[in-house]
Amino acid sequence: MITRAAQDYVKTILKLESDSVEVSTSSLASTLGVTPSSVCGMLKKLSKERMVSYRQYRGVRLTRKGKRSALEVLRRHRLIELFLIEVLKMPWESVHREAETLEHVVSDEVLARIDELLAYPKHDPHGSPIPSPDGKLSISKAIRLDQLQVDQRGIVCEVEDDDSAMLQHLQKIGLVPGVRITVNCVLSIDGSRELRNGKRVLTVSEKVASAVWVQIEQG
Amino acid sequence: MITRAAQDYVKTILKLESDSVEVSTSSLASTLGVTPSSVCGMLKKLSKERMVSYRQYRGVRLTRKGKRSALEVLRRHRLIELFLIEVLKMPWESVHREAETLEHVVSDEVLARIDELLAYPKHDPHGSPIPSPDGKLSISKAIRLDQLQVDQRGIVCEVEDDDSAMLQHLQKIGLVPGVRITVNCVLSIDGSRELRNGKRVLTVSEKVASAVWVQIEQG
DNA sequence: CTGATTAGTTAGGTATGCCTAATAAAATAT
DNA sequence: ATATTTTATTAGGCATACCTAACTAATCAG
Repeated sequence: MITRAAQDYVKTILKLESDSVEVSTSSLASTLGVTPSSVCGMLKKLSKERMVSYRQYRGVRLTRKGKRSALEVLRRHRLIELFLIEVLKMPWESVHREAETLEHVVSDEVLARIDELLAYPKHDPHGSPIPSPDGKLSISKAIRLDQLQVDQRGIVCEVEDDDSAMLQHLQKIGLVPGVRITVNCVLSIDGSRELRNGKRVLTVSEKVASAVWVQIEQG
Repeated sequence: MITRAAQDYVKTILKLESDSVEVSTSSLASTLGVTPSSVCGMLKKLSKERMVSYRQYRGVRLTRKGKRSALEVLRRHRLIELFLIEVLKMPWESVHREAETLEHVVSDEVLARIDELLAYPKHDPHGSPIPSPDGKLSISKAIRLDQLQVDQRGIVCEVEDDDSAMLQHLQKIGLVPGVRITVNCVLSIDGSRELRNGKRVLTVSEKVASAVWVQIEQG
């Protein structure tokens, strides 16, 4: 059986793989909050178990087996997040941390019951797609809000779930999945944006904009 | 912070303390499924942290601090069991094992939500009292079914929760909390009992009878 | 009351997964 | 092309919590 720590590693590798092809030791280290030497040791172990293909000094990528494991953890994470909000009425911004723990310990049976209770949902509360039980993940064609051009319109479909303070802020300013926004202008000084949501106008920093994903709408 | 293994130890000591005054190394070992030497090592650690008072070759008992910890774990265990049955509709006999894991990882906040969702219950699905948040446990004056005399009447109030096969059997024969039964007779050959529940008559072995607790009814 | 049996303890070892410090490889700048 | 900086790896440790094997204390039988 794959250990808890190993699950965290493959999950993180999956997440980082989207950005660059091979994932570096140091990026893993900083994301996981451990030292590079710890990562190095774990990568060897994962490599021996054929979860990753690892070239020294070059970084890692997941094997098919590793990806399956990672997607399973991701599925658990997102289902549990949704469950915590929908059933236990926990606040939006705090469920990520809870799910980080529970994803490793909830049994398959409990997870199946949660899935059933939530009527087999396709998206978690932050708008991220939930991988299917057989490890399929619908990839959205969304772009990050900081890449939306002036006068373009989009619907917020997903927000980064791993920064509780950010989530709290996003909820406060109303930038949550389902909201339709248009870019009024981009300030060249600091990269911040003025957005329009119906009659409401709000300004967000570049950092905030890059934590939000939108689907472009024509019009 | 008290570790997961330590929580299991204090919980088990609490459970065994009811039967004998001081708990022996070997009884702990067999209940926990580890070797006596492992227990010995852990008892030293627990003793250093003032969770138990430990006299070598004599056994342990919980200190007030240890008892508080144990009751907290017990509270978590029983609340989670009830939650799994009531909300997730899991089968009666399988929730114990799930709860054994979850009791150590669910956060205080999640537990509070569960408590709220269940409307602050006083008893778990096996009829055992749930300790209050401040560590008070209502002790029932129940006796074990194998100590109920012929023609005495009792109401099943609690069943042992740690043997899944036993639970399955009890449910099948209808010996669950709330049921009223009378002892028809005791067979001296094997200690088995014939019980009456309304018009229905059933026979249970001594072993089964000793897993069931009843409250005596006059009449 | 002593010898055998049972129960409890110590010593030494395993695996996981993290750490720091030292070293080596790769990338970058001059 | 080489020196410097950055990144990655090895070596050696630590804590938890378990194990087996060897030994010792307590108890029981005669």
